[in-house]
Amino acid sequence: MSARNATARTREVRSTRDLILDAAERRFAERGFAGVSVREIAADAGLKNQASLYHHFRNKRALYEAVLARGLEPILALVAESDAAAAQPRPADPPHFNDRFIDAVLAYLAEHPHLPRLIQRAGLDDSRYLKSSVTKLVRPLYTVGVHVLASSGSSWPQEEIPHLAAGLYHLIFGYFANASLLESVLDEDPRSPEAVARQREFVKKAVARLLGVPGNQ
Amino acid sequence: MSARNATARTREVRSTRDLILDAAERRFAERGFAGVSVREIAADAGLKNQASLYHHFRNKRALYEAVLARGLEPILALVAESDAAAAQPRPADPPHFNDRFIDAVLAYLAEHPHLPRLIQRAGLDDSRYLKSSVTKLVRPLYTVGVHVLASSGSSWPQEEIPHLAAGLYHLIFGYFANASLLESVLDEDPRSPEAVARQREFVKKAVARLLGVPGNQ
Amino acid sequence: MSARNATARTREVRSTRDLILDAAERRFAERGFAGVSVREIAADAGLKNQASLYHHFRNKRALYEAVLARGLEPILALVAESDAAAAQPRPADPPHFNDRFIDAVLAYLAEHPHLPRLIQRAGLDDSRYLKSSVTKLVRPLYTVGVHVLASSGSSWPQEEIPHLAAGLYHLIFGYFANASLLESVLDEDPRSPEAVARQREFVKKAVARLLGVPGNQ
Amino acid sequence: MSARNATARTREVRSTRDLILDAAERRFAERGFAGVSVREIAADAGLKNQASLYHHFRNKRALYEAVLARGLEPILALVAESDAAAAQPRPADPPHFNDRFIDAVLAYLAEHPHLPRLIQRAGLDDSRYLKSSVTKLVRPLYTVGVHVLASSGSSWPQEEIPHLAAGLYHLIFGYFANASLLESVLDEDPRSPEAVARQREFVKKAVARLLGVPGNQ
DNA sequence: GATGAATGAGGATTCATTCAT
DNA sequence: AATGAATGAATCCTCATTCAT
Repeated sequence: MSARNATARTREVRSTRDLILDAAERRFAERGFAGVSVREIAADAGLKNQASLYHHFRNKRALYEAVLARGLEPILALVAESDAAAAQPRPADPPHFNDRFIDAVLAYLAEHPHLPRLIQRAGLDDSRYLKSSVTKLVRPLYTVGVHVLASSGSSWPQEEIPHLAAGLYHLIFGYFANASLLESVLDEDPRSPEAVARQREFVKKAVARLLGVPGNQ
Repeated sequence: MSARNATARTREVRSTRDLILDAAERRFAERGFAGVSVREIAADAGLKNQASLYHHFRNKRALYEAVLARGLEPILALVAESDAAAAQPRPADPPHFNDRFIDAVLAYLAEHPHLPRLIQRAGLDDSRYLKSSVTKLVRPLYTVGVHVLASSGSSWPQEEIPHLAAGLYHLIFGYFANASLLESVLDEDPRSPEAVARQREFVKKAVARLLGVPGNQ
Repeated sequence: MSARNATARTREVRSTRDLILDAAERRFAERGFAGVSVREIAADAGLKNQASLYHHFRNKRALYEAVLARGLEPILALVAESDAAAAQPRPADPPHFNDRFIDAVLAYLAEHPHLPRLIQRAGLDDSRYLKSSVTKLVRPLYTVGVHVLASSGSSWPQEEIPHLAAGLYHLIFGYFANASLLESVLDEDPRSPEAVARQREFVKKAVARLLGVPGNQ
Repeated sequence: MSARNATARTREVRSTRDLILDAAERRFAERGFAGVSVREIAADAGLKNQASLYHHFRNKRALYEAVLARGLEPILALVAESDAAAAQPRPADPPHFNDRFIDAVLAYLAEHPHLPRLIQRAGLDDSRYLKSSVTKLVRPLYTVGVHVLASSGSSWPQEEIPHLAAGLYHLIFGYFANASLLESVLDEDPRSPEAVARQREFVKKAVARLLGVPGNQ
């Protein structure tokens, strides 16, 4: 599915609406809602004029929300998939499942570098103006995530599951979201295949340790 | 030191310069560099006119950097302290040291709720315009952090230490940075004393597991 | 004729063109030429798109002129009728004629509340852009009015007839044109049947006094 | 007073604020609130930039209200003066008083040609947006006017006094408000000294007839 | 140190209009 | 006859910044 989408985005003829969404996703991820001008997005989308953009989106905010919704959807799908997998009664599976899930998520994030930053930014914006839409989109992600963890048989007490969920989220998304900051401090590009591979291994081990699966650390 | 600072901010008569920095810190943390206007900061600082602000800071960017420097300094001090402690040859200490460090950092972050968001935002902004100053400020923090980890005797391979450092950073700062997002998804305020206490316990356990200290998981 | 028109507007199936004219009349009367957007009119007329409007009217100005022409026509007819009646050699008629004319005009204006405002606005707009068309429409109205007055046998000197004509016009049309202002200052709606009836009596008496018809005041 | 004001407007050094008000009065009178752009007013006021205008008025609407308030004030003063004069117990005075009042008002309106149109327009705008402020300004004018008429000893029944007040208002202001329309239909400029003088005579006679003063018709 | 005023550039959004379908 | 899409120009207003006082 992510593959199909990626293909769609690069090869097929994209509608004006999608061109705008693509441009907006890039820009919003780079500089946030307030840091991007509609003019900029329109130009980036190949429009000759900002006015055309308003034919497809009521205003800047509606565009932002559409970008967010489109960006979050595949991630939510991955989490939901993982949730379904966890529901299968295969006692020997969990470690594998975790690894498979981590592989899938990291691969997707590495392929869509804007996304984690977009989401991170959305989480930071507490202006009532934007938060409501962000919340609406993030809540299902959180709910499913907690469900997966609660049924993962880890040794964490019930009350700390939300903290664990948030922690794992930050562990996984933070790396990509702050990639450009890391790059300026590290000696290499954190988005390089090697660095991503290393991060994948690191996350797997870290998750294994955190979920307390014995014999996998 | 953090206590002295807090006192300074609440009890003493603050200079105009500090009033501006306070206002700017609040605003920048809430809405980012681009989302805040100089007018807004000036008004929030009690100035009748934006022009006065330019008497204290060359321009908006200089103000932003000053806010960042002032905000990061105490955190850098905490890490340096921890580094110094780790340098002491007391083999029995590590677990204690970790816990003490975590207590100190979480306490400081909980007391300065704007700070993690300010830093998170700074990390996201990759506009060449702002990044140089952010990098300058973050690099020492990172260097010391890696140093502490490298000398902590954990079982992680040398090459994964940067990933571990980044991971711990995200684990710890992410919780506070995304507090408002978490709140909208949780049932309680993540900044409440109870939630913070729970997070403290969670982080301690998580760090213990991640650093692979035997007997503490 | 006015009755037939009113019927036409309410009962018959209206053509798209008429729906547009209706909507435009309402809007232009309410907020003037500059205050109304083509989009607004199109939407009010039930069109899904502004482009459709341009199928019926060359541009906004042509639409405005059509609205004006359609609105003024019945009034011009009333005045012409009155002119014809005055031409009849019946010495005993004038007072009656006046009253009948006033009744007809007030009835029509009360039934078409937008009209007086539309005309009033058109008179105020001295932009060369619009004036030519307004003038073209108003001139016959004025000519006939002056003719009626000149042949009414009043005691006004020839040179003051234009002032009298303008005065009567303002007296009669002003009440309806400024109805919404009057309402905000009076205690009742000037368009209510009672208020209109009172205005009718007032105008009759006032005209009688102004035209100096003895015994009718 | 009106003379002093006129002098002030032409000879003295006007503050930027006044220059803006002057320009806005002209423009708003000519083309109404919606028909005038802030840019236009700023340019007409000699500003290099629209931004400067916003230093003096919060927004376009606030500017409009200020223009209206400034324009209505002297007229209100004239009416109030007349009210005070009417209160004097001089039974033989009424005709004189009327004439003097009419002279004063017509002189003022002839000197400030924008004003009647500005007011006329304001009365037509029933957008809730603007009406509240217009009403606030017009109400005292109306109240005093009715008071003057009620104590003028005319033969009109109490209930028709408001109609009479409105009628006189339209008679007097309408001439100047619609001057440009009249001009396009007449053979001369209604604002020429001769035309104004004729209108003055006409209004005096008309008012005398309407108020039913015997021996003056 | 502080402030009122000014300004060029740019912000989001709407305008009237055209064109292909 | 109607509409979706596009667009150049204009809308109101805010931006960061400067300067004289």
